[in-house]
Amino acid sequence: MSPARGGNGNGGRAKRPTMVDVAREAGVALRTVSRVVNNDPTVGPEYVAKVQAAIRALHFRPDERARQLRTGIAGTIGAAVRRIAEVNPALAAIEQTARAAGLTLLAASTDFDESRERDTLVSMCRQRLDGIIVEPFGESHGYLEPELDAGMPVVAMDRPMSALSVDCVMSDNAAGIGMAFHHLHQHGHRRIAYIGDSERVFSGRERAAAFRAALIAHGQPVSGLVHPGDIAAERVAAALDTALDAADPATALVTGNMDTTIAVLRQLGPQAASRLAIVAFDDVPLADLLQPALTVIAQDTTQIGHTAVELLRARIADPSRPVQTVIVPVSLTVRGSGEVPASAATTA
Amino acid sequence: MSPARGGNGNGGRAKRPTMVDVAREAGVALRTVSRVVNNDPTVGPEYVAKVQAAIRALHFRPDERARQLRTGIAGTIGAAVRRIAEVNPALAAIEQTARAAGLTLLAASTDFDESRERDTLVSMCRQRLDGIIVEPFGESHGYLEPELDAGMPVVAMDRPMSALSVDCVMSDNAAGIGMAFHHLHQHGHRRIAYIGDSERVFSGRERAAAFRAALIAHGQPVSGLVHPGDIAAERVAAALDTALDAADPATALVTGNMDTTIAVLRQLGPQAASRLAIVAFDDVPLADLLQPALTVIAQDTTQIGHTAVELLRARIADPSRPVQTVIVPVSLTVRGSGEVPASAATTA
DNA sequence: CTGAAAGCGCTAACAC
DNA sequence: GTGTTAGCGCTTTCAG
Repeated sequence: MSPARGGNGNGGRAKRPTMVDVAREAGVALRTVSRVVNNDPTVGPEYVAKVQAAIRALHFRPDERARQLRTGIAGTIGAAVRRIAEVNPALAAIEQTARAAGLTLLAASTDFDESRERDTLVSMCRQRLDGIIVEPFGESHGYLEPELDAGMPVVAMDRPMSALSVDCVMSDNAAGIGMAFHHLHQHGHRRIAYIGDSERVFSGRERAAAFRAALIAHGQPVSGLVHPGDIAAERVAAALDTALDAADPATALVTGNMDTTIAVLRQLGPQAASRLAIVAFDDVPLADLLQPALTVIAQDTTQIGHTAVELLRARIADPSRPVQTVIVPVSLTVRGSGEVPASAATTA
Repeated sequence: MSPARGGNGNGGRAKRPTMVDVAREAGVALRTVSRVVNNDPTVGPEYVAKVQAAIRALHFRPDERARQLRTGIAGTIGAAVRRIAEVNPALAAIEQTARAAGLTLLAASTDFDESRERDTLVSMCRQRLDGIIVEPFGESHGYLEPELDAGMPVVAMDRPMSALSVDCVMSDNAAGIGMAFHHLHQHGHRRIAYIGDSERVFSGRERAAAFRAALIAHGQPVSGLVHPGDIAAERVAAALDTALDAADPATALVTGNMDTTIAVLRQLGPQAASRLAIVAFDDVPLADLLQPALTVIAQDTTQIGHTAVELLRARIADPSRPVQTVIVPVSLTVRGSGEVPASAATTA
């Protein structure tokens, strides 16, 4: 079409037509244009035609910002997650559910950085989004207090929001860890270790606690078997050594989140299966292609994302409704790594 | 803090303070508040203090929408990619580069759906974003013509934009396929097949063409060895059968994109390495943990994302600059699957 | 069913 | 230095 847009002559941004321009072009009142744009049925068909013709002729596009400023509603919700651009089925579900509800989604990464999280959330508040879904990362969200008081709807995902009473949706961490432990126990393992995320994080805390409880319930000593901590490869490797090099080494392992799982697999190398049985919390991409394929406790991420949006929509609709926490069940996906019998595991 | 936010009594959203309220509270003029909020240095320190006190007292947050409407600049760019919430290092780089430039990123999925792509892009235009980065999916983007004419900056990523002259950044597809072929040829393979994305997609077209060229350059017949098509598992399985069950079966395979690669690996199962050598276009998450680890042609996704933002910023700054296409080099990452010698490959 | 006028919350000319 | 005023592009009372 227009071949040399690069040099369009005027050397700058062309002025965009507004509703006033459309009204003049169509020979109608501004109000009529507004009605046509918003599909108001109370406009005469011939007027509709005239206005639409003018809209097309001028390539008019309504300015969403002005509309939002006037109506006060954004039609957009924010999602502050740890990482966009990473596999995140919950985020995918959020986007899909939001779209189905006619909402635009503004997704941003908090990137495991507390100040980034703060910047992101404050920015979303300044943009007057209709609501925010957040995977909380930091431990102090006091700065959101006035926003909540001002009526900004917020839903926490995966973790509750520190000290703030907001709606929350998360997995049943304790049940998942219990299932993992039980599964390994049923396959004959009596020395089962846990390596997971830091207990400074809520989910890390819940999962480690659940694992300790499982050990105690089965009459096993806790010492040397529970290793929460940061997700750095070195820390995970050290924890693995402790678990496997003990006098009475672990024959099975529960990993507490995806990062830990991947670090463990990298550390164990190709011979993982010959050394111990593994059940991982969180499904991992391509887990079915590993050897052995990875047995996991899978979160119902679709349900989590969907619920997050629905909780948010409910709060937008009724800001005074009681705060609600939804716990989503997890499930065991058997693929091989968790079914290695205790007898097959060799000492290090 | 406030314990029962769920029932805050007024049963609805509290009215937020505006600059007028802050001005009244501080006993200054509206203009002064605006200046303080925008860090204008020409305000007396005592006024600054008074205004900031009022801002804190009222929990005032400026309304970004009004600011945008007035100034005409959004401070936000859009990224319409196939999938947020999937591994996409280019998107991660876009977010990071945008943030470093003080730009907010609005990311949305086009979800392999042409009408969704259109909705997304039109929505971004209506929001008057400062610019848009798009991984084009559909083949007809004529509806963007008026936007471009109106000065909306657009940059295409991974693929050029059908018939529209916009800036573009993409990988050197031909070189990558050439490298893959050459690598396998050097390891003794003389029957090398290609399974890739549909030729309806630009990159699929380029890669298939490059592969045909490589075959011809090495004096091999093209017939039965080049299989572009959709990425469904069945189609890939059929292509694989054709390549491996021929009278003179392929001993090596080049896969054309990540989806094809994963489909092929799933189809081949654990014994992939004993059947043929594989070099994959596009790196795959956990490729290093597969057995054998996957040899890939890796795109410089970080560079692509970074360049996309820089191209966009350059166009925002100077809408009349010449349209530019940047080709980013790819590299070979050797991990094992591509180094299986031809002699080791068995017939099906 | 349509038209004139006010105003969403902010910034940017101007005068003081 | 600070205060007043107009207006970004749209929606929405109110009269006609």
